Amino acid sequence: MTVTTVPDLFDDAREPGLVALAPGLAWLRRHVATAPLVAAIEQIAAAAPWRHLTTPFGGRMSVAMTNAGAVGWHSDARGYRYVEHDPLSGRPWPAMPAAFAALAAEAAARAGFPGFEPDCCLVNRYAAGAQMGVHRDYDERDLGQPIVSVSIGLPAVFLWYGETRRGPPLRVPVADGDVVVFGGPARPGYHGVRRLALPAGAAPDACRLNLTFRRAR
DNA sequence: AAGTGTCA
DNA sequence: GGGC
Repeated sequence: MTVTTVPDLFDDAREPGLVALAPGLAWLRRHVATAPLVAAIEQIAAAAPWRHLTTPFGGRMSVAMTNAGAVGWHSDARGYRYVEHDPLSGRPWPAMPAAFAALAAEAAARAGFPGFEPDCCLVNRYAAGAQMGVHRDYDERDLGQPIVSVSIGLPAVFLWYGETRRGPPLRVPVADGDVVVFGGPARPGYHGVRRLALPAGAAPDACRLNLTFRRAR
């Protein structure tokens, strides 16, 4: 018996390459080597620790977050916004590693959005059971700038709803080294991440890391 | 509601 | 349910 978990479109998901999923939405499979990224993320988290943010209506996000760059994304009872200082410490966020900015610019250009200069790298950590509810990235000043999302570690299913949050979404099986870029007509699209499953044989504390690059200001 | 829990 |  075969359990099909993804559409036939994604049967060749292990092969590197670019897939145009929708206008402005690109999936760059196995695009980056992630080991150096993990080391840099550990340095970022040493300066700005992982935290589970609170949503404006009191919910607790299951994804642990931190940031690097001139501004960082933050949420609490006051709402969603970008802040120049880590609310936990009052200090500026760790600088964005030059290699991060270069990677984001290269991936954006590959997807058709040249000249991308992110000022924020939101770092997400998904432990088993963590998920990201359906939302859109709408706190940035210039929605003409794309979003670049880099997957590291455990595989996950990225959900693309598009213009409305009514389903069914496109289910994109993102793996270690995959990059998803959304810009242009896809930039306001609703999206999310399915509850992270722990693969058989994985360590109980295994996780998925995600880098989301934005131009917030 | 970038929340979770429950029911149909 | 909890940070400002």
